[in-house]
Amino acid sequence: MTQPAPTRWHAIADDLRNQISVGRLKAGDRLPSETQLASHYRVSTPTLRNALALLQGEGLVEKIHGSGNFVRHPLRRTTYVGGGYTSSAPPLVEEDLHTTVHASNLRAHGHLTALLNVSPRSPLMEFRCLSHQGKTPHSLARIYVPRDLAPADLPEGLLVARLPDLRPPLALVQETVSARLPTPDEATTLRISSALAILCITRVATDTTGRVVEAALLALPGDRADAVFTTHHTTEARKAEA
Amino acid sequence: MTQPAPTRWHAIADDLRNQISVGRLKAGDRLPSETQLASHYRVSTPTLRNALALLQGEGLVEKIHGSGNFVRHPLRRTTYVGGGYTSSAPPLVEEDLHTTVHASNLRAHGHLTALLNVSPRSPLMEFRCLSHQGKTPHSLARIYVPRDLAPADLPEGLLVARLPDLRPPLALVQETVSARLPTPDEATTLRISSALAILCITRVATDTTGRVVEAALLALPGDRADAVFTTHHTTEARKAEA
DNA sequence: GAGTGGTCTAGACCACGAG
DNA sequence: TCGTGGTCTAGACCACTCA
Repeated sequence: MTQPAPTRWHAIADDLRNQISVGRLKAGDRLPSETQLASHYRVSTPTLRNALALLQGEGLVEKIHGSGNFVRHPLRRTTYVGGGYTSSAPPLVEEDLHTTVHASNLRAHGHLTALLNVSPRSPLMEFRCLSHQGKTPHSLARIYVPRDLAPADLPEGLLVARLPDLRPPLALVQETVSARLPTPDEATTLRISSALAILCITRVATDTTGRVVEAALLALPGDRADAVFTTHHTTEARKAEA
Repeated sequence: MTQPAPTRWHAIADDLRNQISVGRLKAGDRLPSETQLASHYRVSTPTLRNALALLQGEGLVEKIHGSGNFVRHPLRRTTYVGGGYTSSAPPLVEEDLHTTVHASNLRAHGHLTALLNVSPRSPLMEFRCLSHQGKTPHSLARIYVPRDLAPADLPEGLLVARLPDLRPPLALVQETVSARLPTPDEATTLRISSALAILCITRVATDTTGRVVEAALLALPGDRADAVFTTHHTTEARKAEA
């Protein structure tokens, strides 16, 4: 499909990738140190690091500073289902994905005021949700809700739980999807290379009165997540578009 | 928002970015050569190239081998509107974005058979659509249609036109969105750095009989395109999900 | 403190683009 | 041909992890 890549490090990456797929390097294994690998392949360290960077970008290798390069446990691809979600279903339909939610109060500023259509400095509640698959971080969501719509009894701080069912009846969900590289702090909290593309979903949910009840910023690493949007076209809907 | 980045090349990138936004470097300008810039900032060439790589990833700079680094003309962000489209509207709602369509015949293989739900080697028509904004390539779409659904009079070869209205009544449009880095040939045809994330949309459209009438693979560079999906939640729809 | 990755250097050599 | 970017080297120095 793609023509043969001519660079040294592509060849090295191919070799390592092959060793992983064949099983000579198993999930969880530590690779030899970069200096060892470099001398083994007769290249300099920067060249070897390029090869590793490629594998990182593919999600096959996880680099841990001071400790080594490790073969990643294969990550199941999870699918984010668009179109909002009903009361009990979490945004990511995944069973063994447990989520750590950190709730905190803040005031609207900058981008958020426009998203939520509120005035600056109006009180909000932020839910910072980091979901894990096993021990490795999987995805990051930041959900903002006007304070008066958040459950009053919810304490600030860390809660290990599913996001509570705080969904009022929704009328309209608009999701803006874009692809970009992670910000430095996303890269570190998700423990991904900064060269891995992430799928960035901004979801704005509006209730029947037209009020924005939620804005969510989701960061889904591209090597482990897709999003699916399904649209049913009825004849009435087609007419309405015209 | 993001804490100050400590590396040398981040600082250099910040400086250059600033010069661009301030207007000291204007769109179309050629930057000084990498060696000149390197000596100006008192860093080595690889370090400087990191800085440029970052700007490339942001779509601010275009590198042309053998000729130099250029400040990109600012690209308007275009939005892909999800949910399929009605007869006359192109997938990208953009006026001055003109599209070159290359039609060709081929037979289903691999991935495509599953997407279109057809048997292997069944005849298909491929529309390879490359849209340009001015002189620079903007996005790439590959659309596959079962041969018998394509207009019979359509010749193979290059057509500079909008995609013809060949939409049968659609019942269901499913769009799978993912983020990844471009394949080498995507990077070259779109003239983007291979470090720029692209938004990859796989759209499968089904007609009222359940037959797949179209599969489209869209590659939208992350620095210039978003996708928007809107879902109207009626009470019936919510009931249906349960 | 030993070993790991992270960053950076100074310079070599090759490949491409334009005159 | 000349100037440009593309790749690579050999090695220095710093920062982090873990025993």
